[in-house]
This record gives sequence, structure tokens and C-alpha cells, in this order.
Amino acid sequence: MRMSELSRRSGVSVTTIKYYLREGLLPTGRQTAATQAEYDEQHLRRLRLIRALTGVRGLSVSGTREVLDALGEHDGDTHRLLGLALGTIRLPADTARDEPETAEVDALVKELGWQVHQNAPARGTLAETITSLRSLGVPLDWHTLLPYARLAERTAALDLDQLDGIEDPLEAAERALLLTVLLEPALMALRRMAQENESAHRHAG
Amino acid sequence: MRMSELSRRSGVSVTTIKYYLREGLLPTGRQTAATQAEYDEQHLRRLRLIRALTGVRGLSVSGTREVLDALGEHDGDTHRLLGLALGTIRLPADTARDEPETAEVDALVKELGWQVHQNAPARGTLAETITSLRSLGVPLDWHTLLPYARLAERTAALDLDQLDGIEDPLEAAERALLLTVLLEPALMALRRMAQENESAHRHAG
DNA sequence: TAACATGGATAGTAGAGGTATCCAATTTCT
DNA sequence: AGAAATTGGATACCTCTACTATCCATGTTA
Repeated sequence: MRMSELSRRSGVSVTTIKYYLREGLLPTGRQTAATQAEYDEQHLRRLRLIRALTGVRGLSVSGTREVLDALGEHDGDTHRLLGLALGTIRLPADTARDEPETAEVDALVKELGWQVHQNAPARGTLAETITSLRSLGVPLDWHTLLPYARLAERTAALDLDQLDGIEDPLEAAERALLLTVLLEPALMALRRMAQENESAHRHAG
Repeated sequence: MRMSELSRRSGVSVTTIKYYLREGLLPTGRQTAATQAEYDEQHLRRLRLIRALTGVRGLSVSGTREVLDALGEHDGDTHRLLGLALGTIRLPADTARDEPETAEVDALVKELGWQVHQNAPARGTLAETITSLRSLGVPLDWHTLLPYARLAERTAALDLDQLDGIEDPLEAAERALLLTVLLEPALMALRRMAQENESAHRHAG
């Protein structure tokens, strides 16, 4: 299909598609002539993925590129994709270095008995959150986070269950990415609703 | 204290503090003369809160203002703050209207037996996530989300436990806000780490 | 009282995420 | 076949956000 058809079927304007091509989010089409190119269903799928990551999840264009690159470089080992490639997704928090609370995070991970890469960005996010909340007077330490971590364990188990039965490793990798990244706003939305409900129940009694 | 001291103690530049004053994120100081004003610990605390919301959580300035306004208007009823004020925090997803999947969300909430306001933005976020994932070929429905929702219930219970024993309602409200909003990146980080760990275990066997 | 600091107002800046325009090559219509 | 429309690529421009810099009249301090 041509770019205009790609635009029509994806709902993304031609100029924006050109922008994504420039930014390396979308691979170039197959050139059929000097000024003509052909796109296929893969491009359409990729475009929908881009819109989901930037729109629903609110990822930046550069963040989206990192995710998509990780998906492309993935070597057939879904475990590595989950552990490393998804680790490249920077949460908004992930700019600070030399967080003083890394010891706290180490203690938590040790207590949980988790195997987590030492350089995982998630560690930094966690450390920074602890620092922030403490500076605001919330007495948070790894003991407080432990029950949350146990629930996260069970959430992760659900996530991986969704990947069972997918035989194509590339498809499994993409599914893993979709579930990990796109489900985040949904899980937080569920938490909000659960808080409202729980709060109503506690105040009713 | 003067603005320069506020700046020094908060680590936020004087010009940025002026910007926050202009944007209505920070209340003005007590005027002591025509060109002189006095700030106190409340201002410092507010400033730290602003930096936590914009920095750690990645909230926009207008989003932060909405949150802070909700905190200010809160009438002593923490339940309402949790249910309504926190509902004003727009997740990045929250722009679309007329989502076709609201019926799906209604079914989920009904099955859970939750009391959730019909206009809660979280409903829209959830609906949009379902729509997005389906358009990408992930067969997601409310049955899939049910176990996630059960875990969200328990997370919410932990959240509300943290508020027990705080007698000052304003402090409880602020604590609720901090835990709900600032813990989000941390919970997602825990999920990432748990996924890595779970994936390692499943592939080892 | 001279030097410096302060608060408020206004204008400017950098980066993100697009959008508009131009152009030559190519396709479609008749 | 030839005119008209479309296409892909390059470049310039635009809008919004979150600051940042400068100016200035008024205060404070040595």
C-alpha cells in the first residue's frame, strides 16, 4: 500500500508518518521507484503500536524508539527482552543519579530473593521515590514496600501467564511489551478505583 | 524566610519559584513591604511537593495545579479526596471520549462489586487501554482484568492502612495524595523487577 | 549612604511534537 | 500519449511547555 492508504487505515496524518520515518520509529517502505515506496501490514501494525505507546502510555518519541529498538534487536529470548529491553524504558523519574537510597533497594531485593540486574533502571526509580517521599515526611522504608512487592510478584505472574501458548518468539516478545507497557495506566486506574471503593467501605463502617 | 532562602533550602531556583507563583502552584508569601515578602515552612513543603509531583511522577504543571487545588478544596473528608480529588489527576490516556469499551468496564466493576463513581476518569483510562490492546490483536476483556483487579484491591487496602493513625485530616489528605500519586512509578518499577525475576525462574526450569 | 538583595513584571529560550510547503518523479485519467 | 493529480523526501515553520534572563523600583545591610 502507499503512504496515503497507510495514513487512512491508521488514522495518522501523512505528515506525521513522515515525521515518524525521519525519527526512525517507523522503518522505511520498500522503494519501488525513485519517489515511490510500498508499505505493508507490518508498517500498519507498527504505526498502531507507536500510537498506543505515545498516546495511551504517554511515552515520548525517543522513549518509544528505545522500546521499538529493543524489540527489533531481541534475539529470540523473551526472558532477555523482559529483563533488559523493558529495562530501557525510562520512567519519568529516571534522570537522577547517585541516589542515596540504593542500599534500601538492595535490602528489599535481597529480602525478596529476587534476581534483578544490578543496573535495572527500576532500581533507580524505586530509590528516587523513597528519597522523595522521605523528604516530604513520609516514613517509607523497604519494610513498607515489602507487601507491595509481594503483590507485584503476583501481578508479574499474571503477566507471564498471558504469554503462555504463544509459540512465535517474536510475537511473544511483542505481546510481552504490549502487556508490560500498555497495561500500566490500566493497573493504576484499577488501583484508583479500588482505593475509592475501599475508602467508601472503611468510612461506611 | 525570604525567597532566596526558600530557593536555597528547596534546591529550586528563584526564577522557577517565581514561575510557580505566577502559575498558581505556590501561594504568595506574606507581604511585609511593597517589594518584600516572607515565606514559611508551608511554602517549603509545598515546593517540595511540587517538585515530587513534576519530577518523580512526571506530572505537568497544570496537572500538578489540579492536584494541589483538590488538596486545598478538600473539606476534611479524606474519603472524598481519595474518590474525587484524586480522580482529577488525568493519566496521559485521559483525552479520548466516547470509548466503545465502557460496557466492558461496567461489567468488570459490577462483577467486582465496587462502588466507583460513574464519572471517574479511571473508567475512561481502562476503556481506552482495552480498545488499544484489542486493536493490536491482544484478546483482552474484563475476565482477563479480573485477577489484576483483585490484586489492585489488596494494593488499595495497603494504601489505606498507611493512613491509619493520622489524626489531622489535612495531613491525612496530603499523605493519601502522596502515596497514591508518588507511589505509582515505584509500583510499576516493582512490577518490572518482579517480571524479570519471574521470567528468570520460568526459563530456568 | 552606598552597595547589594528582593519581588514583580515582561520578554526570551530550548526542546518536543508535530505541520505546511516545495519539488521532482510517477501514476492515473481520458 | 499528454495533462492533471498524487507521491515521497527535504526543509522550514509552528505551537506548547517549562523554564530562564533581564529590568526596575523598592528594601535591607554594612
